[in-house]
Amino acid sequence: MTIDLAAVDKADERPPYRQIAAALREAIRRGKLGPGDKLPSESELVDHYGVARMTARQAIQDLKAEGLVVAEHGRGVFVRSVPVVRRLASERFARRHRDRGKAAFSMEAEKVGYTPGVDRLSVTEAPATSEVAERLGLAVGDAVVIRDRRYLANGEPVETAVSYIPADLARGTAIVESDTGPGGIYARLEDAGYTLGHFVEEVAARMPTPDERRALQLSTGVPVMSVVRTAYDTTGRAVEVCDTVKAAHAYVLEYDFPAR
Amino acid sequence: MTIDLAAVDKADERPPYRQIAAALREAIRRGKLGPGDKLPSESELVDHYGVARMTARQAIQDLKAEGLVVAEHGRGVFVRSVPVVRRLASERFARRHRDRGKAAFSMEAEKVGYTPGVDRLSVTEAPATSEVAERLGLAVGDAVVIRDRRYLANGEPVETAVSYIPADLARGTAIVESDTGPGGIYARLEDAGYTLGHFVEEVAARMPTPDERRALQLSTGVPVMSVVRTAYDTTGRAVEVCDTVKAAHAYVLEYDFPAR
DNA sequence: TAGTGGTCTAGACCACAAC
DNA sequence: TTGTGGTCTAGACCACTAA
Repeated sequence: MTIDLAAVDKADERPPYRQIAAALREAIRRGKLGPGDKLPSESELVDHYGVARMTARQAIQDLKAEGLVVAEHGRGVFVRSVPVVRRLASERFARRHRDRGKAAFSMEAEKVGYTPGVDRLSVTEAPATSEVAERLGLAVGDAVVIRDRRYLANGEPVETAVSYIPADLARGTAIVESDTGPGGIYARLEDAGYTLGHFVEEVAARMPTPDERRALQLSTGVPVMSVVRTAYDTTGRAVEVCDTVKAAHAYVLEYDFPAR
Repeated sequence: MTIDLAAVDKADERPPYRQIAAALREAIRRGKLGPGDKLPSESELVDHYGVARMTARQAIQDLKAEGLVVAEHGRGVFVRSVPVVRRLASERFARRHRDRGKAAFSMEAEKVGYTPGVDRLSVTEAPATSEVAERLGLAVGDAVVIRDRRYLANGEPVETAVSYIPADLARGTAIVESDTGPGGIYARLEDAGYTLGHFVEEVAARMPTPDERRALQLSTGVPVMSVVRTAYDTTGRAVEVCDTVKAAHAYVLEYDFPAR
């Protein structure tokens, strides 16, 4: 290995595995190991530091949990590539884009040069859960139409989204069809006479559940952002709740708001 | 242990440690183990499943990385308590609050019944980095005043914040003092004639660096939210950049924006 | 086939918490 | 003192990747 890694220091109060992790972290920080570069293999670390393999593995485990590196079975451990950042302006739900037939996700993706895609689409009707009912101003158990789908950028899954629309608003419109038509759900709601007034987004971050890790093909150490958006019409009625889970490394959310 | 955990199934294609992790996860999901409850100890898992201790530990490692449980040395492993959620409205920078002498953080904290606090405050002057210079519309190396502090809720650190203000705006004002006075930095900027027009926030999520883990006293499996806010005056000039790192489990950010 | 990471065993000693 | 998790050793076999 070309990078120089000091030996384990017995005077150092940190346990050996942390010292090894720190040395690797430092090599990455200094650029001696750049994005995509391969770390020393476990056996190389064992030889270099004179530790057991489990000790070397634990150092690498630390870096994985930090999201700094990713392991590829049979190939090695690699410095995570710098993610391509995508910016989602608060402008993304602008009516003028709907008028041009663009849904929010397609617009964003194309703006940064990705090919957008959707799969695993399902449309069902079910009773509202308490969380959804509260946001929509319904009673628990009232019927809602549920649109569940996964968004792709260049074929890679980056976001899952579940929309809940009061069934009485959605029935008889293209909202219950697979293809909602140009401009998506929001355009159909406006067609039906519910002019959109404003949106509220609640943003949180956490580690993914195993299901979410599978759906978004996330490696260890990548958190998700949960964004729950409620859409209101100009009368203040909530007309849609959209619960999205995004692979955090693929997103930067941007919000612009006035000083009042 | 009172909870029932099935034995490891050799027919199951998942490795034993994942089966054990899944059984514990399921017990938590079903409420057999509630927030704050103690998981079976490592030796209990070893006895129950007939595996080596490292195998039981790996199962627990999975749950820690998920943020589901936290280990306490010498006491046991516990289901993470449900975090108290705090909502930060887009309203938080409303002028009427500044007029009443409240800074944004104090307002939020008090609204949800926390005692706010600030520590590790430092005020320095230094050349702007490229990231800060770009957002402030300065040249790299132009002088900026840097206010670095850590916010506490009930004595627990929940957020670090670093503000950058063009030095020519800050010099001679209370912005360079430890105590910026009622209403904080934004009130002083308005005193100096820079009426605030709007804010832009960029929100991202990732795993913390070791430094951030220390500063926010984060246990493993807790991501951070990075929020970079740029404040503009009514002429469109950027007057401050504030780079915050928040413990993700303590925050839900709320944004309200119009459909345009 | 050789090298890599993934999983596992059966021990060991240590630091910390609680009784 | 007992039980807990934290760290470590020195092996083993397996699955995956690439030559």
